[in-house]
Amino acid sequence: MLPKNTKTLVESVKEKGPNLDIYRRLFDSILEQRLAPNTKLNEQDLAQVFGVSRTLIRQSLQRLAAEQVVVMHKNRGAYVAAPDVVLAKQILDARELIELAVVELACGALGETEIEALRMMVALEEQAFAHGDMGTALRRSGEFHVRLAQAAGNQPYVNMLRGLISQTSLIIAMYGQGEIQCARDEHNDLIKALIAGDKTVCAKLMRHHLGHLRTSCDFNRRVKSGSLAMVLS
Amino acid sequence: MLPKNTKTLVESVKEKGPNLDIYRRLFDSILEQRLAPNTKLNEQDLAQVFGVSRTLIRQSLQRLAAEQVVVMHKNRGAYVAAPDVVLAKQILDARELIELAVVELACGALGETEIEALRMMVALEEQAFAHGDMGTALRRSGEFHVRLAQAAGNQPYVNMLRGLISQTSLIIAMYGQGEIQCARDEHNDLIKALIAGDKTVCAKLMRHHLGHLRTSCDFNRRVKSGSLAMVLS
DNA sequence: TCAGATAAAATTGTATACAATAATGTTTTT
DNA sequence: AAAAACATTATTGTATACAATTTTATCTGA
Repeated sequence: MLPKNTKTLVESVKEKGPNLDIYRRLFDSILEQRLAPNTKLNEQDLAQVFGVSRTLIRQSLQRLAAEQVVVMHKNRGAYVAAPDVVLAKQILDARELIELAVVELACGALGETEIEALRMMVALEEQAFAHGDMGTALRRSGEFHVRLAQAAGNQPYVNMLRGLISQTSLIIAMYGQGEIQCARDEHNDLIKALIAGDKTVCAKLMRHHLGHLRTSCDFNRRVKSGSLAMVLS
Repeated sequence: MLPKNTKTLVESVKEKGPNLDIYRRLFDSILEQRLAPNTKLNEQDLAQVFGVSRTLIRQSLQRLAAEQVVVMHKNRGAYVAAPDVVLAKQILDARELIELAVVELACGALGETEIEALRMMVALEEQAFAHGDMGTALRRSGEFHVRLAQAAGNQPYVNMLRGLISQTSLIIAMYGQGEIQCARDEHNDLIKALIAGDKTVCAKLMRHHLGHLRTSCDFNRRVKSGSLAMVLS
């Protein structure tokens, strides 16, 4: 028997307001880990949930597939991506490369507006955490990093990082162990350092921050929910 | 009157064999500069050219849009992307970041198979150049870099670089001046250095190589064909 | 009972039809 | 003749219909 997820596909996706567009809701559902890796994304079901035709569902799935958040098997449908150990490490390496470049650019170069926006992101993240909504907290943690890349002012960095962060959520879902959220104060520390403007310190903080991510993963552990689905299918 | 391209949409896309899939043929057409920046990509026309329904055309256009090779304006259709000066510089910066990481990984770590593949790519590029087919030469030059990233063994690097290289083709189409192809021997030099295994030398060569790209562009020059189309529309 | 073959159902892939919006052309008015 | 208003056409956005493929269920024969 294939492992089933704690929530049904419908439950996982429906919990948000109806006004966000379909891509975004699917994207967020995955980032918030309401849709586990390897979950099959049935087009008809999703169409019914969102109250639209399969056309729009397919568009969203294809976009998610382009971002490596979803994988599409020809004639066999779309599944939430499930990066293996090798890929997971490559993703974290790539993230470090981009994020170090981001802090290099942003260090000492943040305007008041950007600083305020970053602080707001942290506040929202902590709020979600306080409410026990770990999924939202995780997603907002990612959004902080994206916001930082935007502040750095290099659009390709933003685009690339967005994809890498999405995949990081999948990695955490698959290999994550302890509470990643213990590292949430590090975002505030990072902001302080960026304002102070010492590039060496900023780089060190970012490396340290991402290092926590790595150490919070157990790549030896057999992948959890849904992994068999892929092996058996 | 809007500027028109030297070739019609049909001519630009039809010149290749019929067996490649639609996305690939559009992608290559843009990379080979048969489709200039700002060219409108009419869905019905493309559907007729490729002998398929608009459904498949739209899929390809949306994928290209996700890669920033095409931009889609709501209710107004798809256009070949035309990065402005600011974005162009950001793209080249991002490329340097990724490609330096790639050579760092690949330096001294290339297997015989990969070396042979890289040499083959250079040979194909030179062949196209010798035949005066600059479009194909330019595309293959890009493929060399992608191949190198593959050899480095980090999949996210490959994905990110693929997008950046595509956009580089657009940048060259818009701002390119002299013969970029004079730098084609540098690919062979790079291979030699990668085999030799000196990371400092490899990094310097790559920086130099990408530097040529920058200097071959005149970012002050008013953007050429098709730029008015965007301003006026 | 179980393996294999066959039939039914479900799912994805593609084309077509219709709706909504934008672009174009024509008429009307001043 | 110029500008505005309207009608027409073309183009994109979405839903539906059909085809191809896979998955599941049923049947058959050792």
